[in-house]
Amino acid sequence: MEQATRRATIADVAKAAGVSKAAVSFAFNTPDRLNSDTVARIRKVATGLDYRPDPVARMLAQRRTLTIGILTPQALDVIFTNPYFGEFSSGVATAAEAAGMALQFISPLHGSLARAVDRATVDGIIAVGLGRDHPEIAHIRRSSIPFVLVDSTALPNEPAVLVDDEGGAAAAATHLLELGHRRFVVIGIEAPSAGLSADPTADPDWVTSRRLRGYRAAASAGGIDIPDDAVVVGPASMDGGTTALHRAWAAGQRPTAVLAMSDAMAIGALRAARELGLRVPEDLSIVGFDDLDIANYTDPPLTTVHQPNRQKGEESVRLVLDRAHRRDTEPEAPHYFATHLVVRGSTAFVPPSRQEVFDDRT
Amino acid sequence: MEQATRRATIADVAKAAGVSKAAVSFAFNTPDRLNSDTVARIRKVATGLDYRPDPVARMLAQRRTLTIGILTPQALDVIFTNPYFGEFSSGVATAAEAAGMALQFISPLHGSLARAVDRATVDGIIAVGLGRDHPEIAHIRRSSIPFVLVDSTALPNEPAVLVDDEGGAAAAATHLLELGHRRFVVIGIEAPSAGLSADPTADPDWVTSRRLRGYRAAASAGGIDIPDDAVVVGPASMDGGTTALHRAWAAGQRPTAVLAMSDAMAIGALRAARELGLRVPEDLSIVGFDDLDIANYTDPPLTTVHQPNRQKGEESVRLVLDRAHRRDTEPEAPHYFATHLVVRGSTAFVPPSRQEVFDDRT
DNA sequence: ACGGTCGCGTAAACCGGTTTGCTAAACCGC
DNA sequence: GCGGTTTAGCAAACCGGTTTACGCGACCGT
Repeated sequence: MEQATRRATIADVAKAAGVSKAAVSFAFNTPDRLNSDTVARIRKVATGLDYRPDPVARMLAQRRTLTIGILTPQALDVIFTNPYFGEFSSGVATAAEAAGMALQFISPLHGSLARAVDRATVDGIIAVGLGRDHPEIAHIRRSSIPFVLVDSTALPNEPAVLVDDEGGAAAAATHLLELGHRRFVVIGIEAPSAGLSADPTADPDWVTSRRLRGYRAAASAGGIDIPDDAVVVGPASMDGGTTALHRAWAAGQRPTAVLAMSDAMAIGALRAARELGLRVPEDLSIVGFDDLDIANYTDPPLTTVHQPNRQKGEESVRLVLDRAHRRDTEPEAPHYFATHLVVRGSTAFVPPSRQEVFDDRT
Repeated sequence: MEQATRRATIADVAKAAGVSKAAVSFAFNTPDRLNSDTVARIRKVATGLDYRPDPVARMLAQRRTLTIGILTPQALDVIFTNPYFGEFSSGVATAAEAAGMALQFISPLHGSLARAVDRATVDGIIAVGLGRDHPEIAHIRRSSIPFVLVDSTALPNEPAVLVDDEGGAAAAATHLLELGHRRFVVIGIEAPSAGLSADPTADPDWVTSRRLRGYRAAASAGGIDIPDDAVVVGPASMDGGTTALHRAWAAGQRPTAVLAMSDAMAIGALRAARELGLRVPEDLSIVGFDDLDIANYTDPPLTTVHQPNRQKGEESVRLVLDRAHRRDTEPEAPHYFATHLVVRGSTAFVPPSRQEVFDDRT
């Protein structure tokens, strides 16, 4: 009696029931292979011993984990408080649960994403926001696990889930132009790896680059230029948005409208506007991106670009499982989702008092 | 060449390097046991073969997974969009990463939490919001995995992380009483398992019961009664808060102040108030619970009860790892955190127009 | 020259399941 | 009564690592 109540193993059950290990295994996994009386007997003994098959041993033998991983280059503590990520993960969870798959999060371990990937016991990986220029990208792709990329095309041969960032951004800018706005500030999302000093649009595949292209395309179609110093970036959080708008204001920017690349940052900008004594939308229009649940609950409710956050998550699961089953490595075309503008209360006609002088030319 | 580029195993590396499997294992795990030249040679061969030890096999042999699980009775899709949970998980992630532990989420699989627990490959479980009356509680506790309970004492022998719910709730109610409020509506969190019809305070250990006790204690200390029909419950979401306040209003409740048991629901109540034409705080005061990051960003900023969400997560990790290392099953005293009221802009003196008649009596 | 210690590596057991032949008995039709 | 097919269950290999126990030659002191 020296060993403290060790958990019962399959061998214990087999011995107690007077059968072989194989029989016990069959009793649970392929009961048809056994006489139904025997199955019943084995099961009874098993529950009597409170036997529960060790999931790790099962994983090893079956060479599958029934788990999918969500990979992000950012640390989990920032990820979990990012509502965009929450809604995306919510979609992943829905589809994963339906497929009987567990969920694991993969994020840099002691600074190394590759190390985390090597440790991960998953059948497939959904990588979100993985920059094309991530330093460990080569190491990561070498792992033989099926990948799906979300919001990026960093691994050209893997399936990707994308949205029409440029189109959505263009719609947002067009909307503001139609309301008479001419002076914009853009609040972008800083690249995860790079410091504040680095150019956030260095990688043309990065979301900030894509959306900025959309804003500028629409603006220049309206004869307006969005200069580089009207673009500020920060982390994709409410605080990041507040700080960014304050910084732009302090640098002398006096926009009539703000184009924020995430709703979280737009909410932060809402606060900054309040702090600057500007009413939204009377003095300043703000439009976000993502159409989070919370965009409906701000005051005023947020005008924003809708993208199907949960649906992207569900589709990712579908793709990664599909990839895991039929292992043909032939590249697939990216899966695109449409975006569209949702007009709520945070945008309005440009205030007459702040109309541009050159607005009357032509 | 029939087998498609199978991943290299330890045996492959051993053969290629002309050593035994044990040597390869040592080269990575206990290099001191080998001649350093040999280590270097083995490592070179290994990287040449792009060898990466199979984490599952390693888990089996070492009998530990280097993973901790976060267990919730709710489905993950609702959990991931719950900001309270996000902040808590954020704390868990911080401490887990520091300890080199991965994170896995455990939630009901095809309706069964016990099944999910059995499948989970974790060294310890942090269970949050597990009701004392959960139908599978007996099955769950039988698993030999170390547990830590958060916001509940459903398993009396396991360590628990708690906050002073009653005290915080009392502080909120007292604050409102001091502002002259006499008519309240309480917005509570419905029990996860039970339907809408069930009594949300049936379990005295459930968070709604604890906080309600606090509200009522403070109220009755001020000579005020909070009747049962002034208590409405719903899911702990913004939408749940909106719906709940509308329902109370439709039932004839005309409060001057709302006590919401979560900030998410308070934000929803903020919206409901707007829809009812009530200004906050001029016409209606609202106080939340949790002090989420976002409570600073609402308009008006939310008066709420602070609890250390992230810190609770970090402490949980510490406890569960501690429990896993020294396996003495002796019960520990619960770890309590204090709560305190944070007064911001959503509460004010009761509007004179809506003052109670009996407010003048003595 | 000899027993003892040290340094380096190996063989084999082990972790706890699944799965692949294979055998022995029962059943079948004729 | 006999070949052929099922049925029921077993033994052993296997999944891919870790770890224990031991072998062996070199070195050491005497």
